[in-house]
Amino acid sequence: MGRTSDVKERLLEVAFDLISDHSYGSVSVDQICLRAEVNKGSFYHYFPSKSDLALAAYEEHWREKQPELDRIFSSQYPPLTRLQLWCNYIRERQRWKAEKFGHVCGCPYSSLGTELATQDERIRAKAEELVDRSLRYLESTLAEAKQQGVAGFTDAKLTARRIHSTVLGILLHAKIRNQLAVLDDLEPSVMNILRIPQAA
Amino acid sequence: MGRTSDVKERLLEVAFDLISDHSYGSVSVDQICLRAEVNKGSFYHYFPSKSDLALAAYEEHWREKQPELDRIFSSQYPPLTRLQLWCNYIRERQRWKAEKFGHVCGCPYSSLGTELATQDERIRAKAEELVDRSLRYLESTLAEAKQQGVAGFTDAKLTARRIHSTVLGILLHAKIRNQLAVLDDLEPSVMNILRIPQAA
DNA sequence: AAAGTAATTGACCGGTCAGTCAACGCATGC
DNA sequence: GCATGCGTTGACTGACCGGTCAATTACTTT
Repeated sequence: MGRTSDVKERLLEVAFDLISDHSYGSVSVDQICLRAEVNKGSFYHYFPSKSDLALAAYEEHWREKQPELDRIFSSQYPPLTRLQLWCNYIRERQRWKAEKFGHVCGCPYSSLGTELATQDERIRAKAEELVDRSLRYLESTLAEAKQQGVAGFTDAKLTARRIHSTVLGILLHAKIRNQLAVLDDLEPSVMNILRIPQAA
Repeated sequence: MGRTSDVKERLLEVAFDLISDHSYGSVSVDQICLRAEVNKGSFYHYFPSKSDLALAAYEEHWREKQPELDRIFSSQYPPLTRLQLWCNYIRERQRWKAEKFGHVCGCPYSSLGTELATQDERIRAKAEELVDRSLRYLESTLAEAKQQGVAGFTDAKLTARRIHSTVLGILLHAKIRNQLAVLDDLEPSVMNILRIPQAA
């Protein structure tokens, strides 16, 4: 056995940060290596290409985020509470990222996805997969909500997709306008789709 | 006076096509020049930089598209009909582009916007502006709809933004999944937000 | 037809891109 | 205590990047 190191982990983290802060195309392998304090040779020791790194970095990011989502969508909470927690989570996370990076970043998966959907089939497929994983939380939450009769919809899967589209659309808006305030309508929009009357 | 030519127009058209088909970062000035059959020197005779060309190309694209939108949102039609026409227009346009380019392209303005929102302030602002122009059609349509009492909402501006976000979100989904079928839910989603019962 | 000006050309620039490679540590297993 | 093999190094490659420029061409005006 040779030595071990955290080079791979550093590359994954730096790559995700830089790409979601800027864009895939505008971030170079050199920049990633510089920030991660890794030699270029080492980079290509761990990853066969830049796109392979991006793939791994985004998968890793999901892996780290998943426990948080499991907590938010815990069966401990009533379905509607989960949705509210989720909306707040997104808002807080965007606020945190905006502070860290100096601008609203939107959904990293769909940003990467839109940029490369027509360029790199593997990355498109990965973005689709990551986006679908969030969708699954929504689907099961809405299935439960329907069973409990707490909302005014019939097709849980369809409604989950609509909520998901709306949330992605609002995040997109927030990024393009660079305004966190756009996210204030996240929860009301979701509740509106579900026909849940809102408090003032 | 010296000579005149259509070099500028060719560059604008080719640039819009290539960038919306692929992405800003993955399209080079050389590629644009090659496709437009223009020498690189000529390019920089007409545009001071690549981003200036993108700016001009997207503005020009709107200029060409606007008459179509004016027709769709014509006062000749009842408000709800305008929205239906709009949804169909988006779907047909995406279908046409998908045939032309070989994959679903989504909304060009928000694609460029998300890619460069955190990179290039001028392009971010232009994307915001272009997106806002569509929003204006929605706002006035909904204001009229409200006045006629044909839909179940109170705040026309807010509802316009929600519809807009939803539509952008669905387009985003369609692009990431590379599935035109996603767009079938465009009109139902909009009508759902407006509380208009749908025919089967 | 000459003057003046806008359009065009394509070679050229320095820098950066993703990716390569042969040589070199260094911790471990034996 | 040395051989094994992973981890590391950084100079290097050739293509390509956005952008420049001085010389040339072609058209309009007078």
